[in-house]
Amino acid sequence: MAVSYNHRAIELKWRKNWEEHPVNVDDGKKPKYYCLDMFPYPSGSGLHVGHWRGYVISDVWSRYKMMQGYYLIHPMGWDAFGLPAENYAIKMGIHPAISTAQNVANIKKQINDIAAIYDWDREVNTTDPDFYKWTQWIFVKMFKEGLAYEKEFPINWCPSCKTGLANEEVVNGCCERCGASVTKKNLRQWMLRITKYADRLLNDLDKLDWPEKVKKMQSDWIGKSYGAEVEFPVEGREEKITVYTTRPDTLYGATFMVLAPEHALAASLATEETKEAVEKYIYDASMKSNVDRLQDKEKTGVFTGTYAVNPLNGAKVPIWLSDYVLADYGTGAIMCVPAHDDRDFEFAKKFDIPIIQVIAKDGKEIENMTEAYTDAVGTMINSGEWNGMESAVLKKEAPHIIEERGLGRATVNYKLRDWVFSRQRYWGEPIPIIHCPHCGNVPVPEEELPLRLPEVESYEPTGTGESPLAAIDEWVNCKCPVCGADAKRETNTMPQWAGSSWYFLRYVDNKNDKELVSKEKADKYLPVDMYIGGVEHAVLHLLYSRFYTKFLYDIGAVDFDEPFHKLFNQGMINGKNGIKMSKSKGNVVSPDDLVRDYGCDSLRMYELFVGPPELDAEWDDRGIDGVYRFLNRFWKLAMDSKEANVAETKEMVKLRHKSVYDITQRLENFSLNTVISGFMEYNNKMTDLAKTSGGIDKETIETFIRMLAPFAPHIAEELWEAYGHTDSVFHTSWPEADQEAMKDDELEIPVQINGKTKTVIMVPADISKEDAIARGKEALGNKLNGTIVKEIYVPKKIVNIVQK
RNA sequence: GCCGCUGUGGCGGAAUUGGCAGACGCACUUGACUCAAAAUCAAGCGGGUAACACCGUGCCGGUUCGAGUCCGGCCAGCGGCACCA
Repeated sequence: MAVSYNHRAIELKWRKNWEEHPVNVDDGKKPKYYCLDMFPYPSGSGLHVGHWRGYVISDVWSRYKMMQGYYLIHPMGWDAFGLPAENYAIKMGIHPAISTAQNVANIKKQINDIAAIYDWDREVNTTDPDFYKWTQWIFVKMFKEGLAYEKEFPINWCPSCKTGLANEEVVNGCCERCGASVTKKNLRQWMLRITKYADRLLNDLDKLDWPEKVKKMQSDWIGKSYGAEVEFPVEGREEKITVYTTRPDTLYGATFMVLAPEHALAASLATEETKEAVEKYIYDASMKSNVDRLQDKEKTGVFTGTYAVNPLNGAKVPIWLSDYVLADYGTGAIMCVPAHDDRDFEFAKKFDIPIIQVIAKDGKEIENMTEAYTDAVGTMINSGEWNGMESAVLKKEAPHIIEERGLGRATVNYKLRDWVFSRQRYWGEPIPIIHCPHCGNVPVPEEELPLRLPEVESYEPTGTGESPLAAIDEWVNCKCPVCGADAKRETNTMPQWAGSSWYFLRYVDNKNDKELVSKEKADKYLPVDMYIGGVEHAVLHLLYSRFYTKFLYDIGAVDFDEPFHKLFNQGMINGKNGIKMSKSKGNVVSPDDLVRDYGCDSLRMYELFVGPPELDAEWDDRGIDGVYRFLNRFWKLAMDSKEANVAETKEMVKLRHKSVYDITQRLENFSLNTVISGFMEYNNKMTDLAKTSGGIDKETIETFIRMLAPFAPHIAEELWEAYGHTDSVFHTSWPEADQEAMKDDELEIPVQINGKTKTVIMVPADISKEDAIARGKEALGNKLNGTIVKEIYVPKKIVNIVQK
């Protein structure tokens, strides 16, 4: 392809220039704008065009904000703990710190090709002891506040990664990282009490300018429900079984009860006759993996032989065990109302248990019920003193009625569980806790942090639930900081999410060795105004970060309790036919060749032009020719116009203001693909004007250059300089449109008959309704051949004549 | 199963929120320049017709002077949750 502007020379020149004369400077007077990218894991395979997209979006937005007069916080760093580096270490024997440093250097080079204005003085790396000192510090604070605690229970265990996992890391019963089927393993774990923040995490979603989709995912994940715990006495025994229900209104319809096989009372409820079957069922359930349990569509269960008593009406209800009841939600036991719950209905049908309808559907009782009636809509029937009430009303009142009568209590439940926080792997932050035989768990004193990750001979996970750190005696054995007795260090490490839960705070004060972040800098630069990244972290990183920020707020470390004011999720870029880019598929498109052949400016613009930024897009190399041609055409127009040096005309002024108005609006709407098409459109219009006038006036071209600058910074600087400016184009402001100047005197109006366009007319912008209709009718001429029923004129939009 | 999003030319996608459907670009066709090609420039490019008419935004129906846009009912694709009582 012939080159009419030399992108290589221009881009080199300006890259060097910006290094010597940074364009984003804090003069202490400008307001700040913090635009954050989700920081990458420095993988060995480098960046592809999909990674570019997010960084281009954030850079364009940042530069736009800079031109609006903000001082930018636009940092970049590395989320460098994690399994790939560790697995590489196991295979090659190279310390993760070394391979990670190499990858960082590599990716940094690639990121520099984007020409984003990252402030590398702010760079952070989660594996840097000066950084993870504060990751550990936060943990110690949480421990002191009772938010970090130890617990032994069956956790999610990935047999392939040989480590425990958080709930959020289990996807369809499989490990989020490697896809292996997750099993249960009884392990002593460090937990974070995120559930204590459930309500705040839920309620504060309202404060956030985030995509509704992400807010919904978080609120579903937190899963708050209102209901009641009801106590069912066990017939012939002292014990009572407490169930949790969201539908206490249907209590009269409870015809059986089901306990999770793991329920504490499960085995003891068996009778002589059922003992064998019950024990077998409990054993079988314990052997099932998550995946098995999910895949068993058919309900299974066993009758214990024992009955409970419905506390409301004294009815005898058989107690069953079944694995469709989860041990760790609610009370691990439920009352079953087959008439009004799908699962209970299925179970009752299979085991031939009576079904009693207590809510009338369409005012009557259903004969031969074939499916449960699950809506809380209708009048209560078969429900003693509740008969005749509306179920929707009763649903809300029943918990309080039950509480008043001493049968149970109104209660809320959450799906959110506490966060399993320890990993049995090497490459993570050591958990700064010392186990003392006398004092119990003692945190490493804050002044001794960071607790450095020691060198180790084998990175291989042991698979027993012990971290490789456990093998280093000289590290494990230590003295209790409280009593001085021989003690042992905690050998588990933190999950990768630990560092990423707060890294954005550190950017603004990354060299502070006294505080996580100084009050002064936090006040000045935080929180994040715009956060840009993929949607895959909706319930992981984004939930954890909110939790951490709220905790830091509570202990006074920061004075805001939400980290990210606005969130934007960019779509993925896929290969041909929407197939995800991956090394194994061989469809990865590297930005490097495209930068070489077309230049950074063209690639930046094409990354945006490829489609709406929030949607996934299919990459097609050929499309980049379009933006490349556009840049060349504009280059030529600008250079020719400079030569021609024509005076501005009314048309040019109008076009200038229209383009500013239009492009600014599209940009504000984050419709970046249409910003690019807008540039092309207005360039075409200017070219048309230039055909008659010989060029375009200086101010219009310069306005266009200023708007182009955030998108194609190099060519913009070069043209800006060519137009005689000695200062950077980024030190000018984003242009503003004068609405008066862009008004048209005459408008083209479509003229319709019965809503179908027949012709168009040119009319004065301020034409009266009567005149517009008269002009329209005149233009239609003999096409008007019926009886006119109605005449419509929508100012500046349309003339429509309705005829029969 | 439940919740959410999406469906427009050969392709990527526009449409100021109810007002000329297909902007902008890719691909393609033709022409100019060239010995030739590339690049560039000019013209064309939903179906249909000689030209009009007419038909066209996943499908069926509705509201409206007017529907890609609103309402009701389907279908397909993608994403989230997945026995949470």
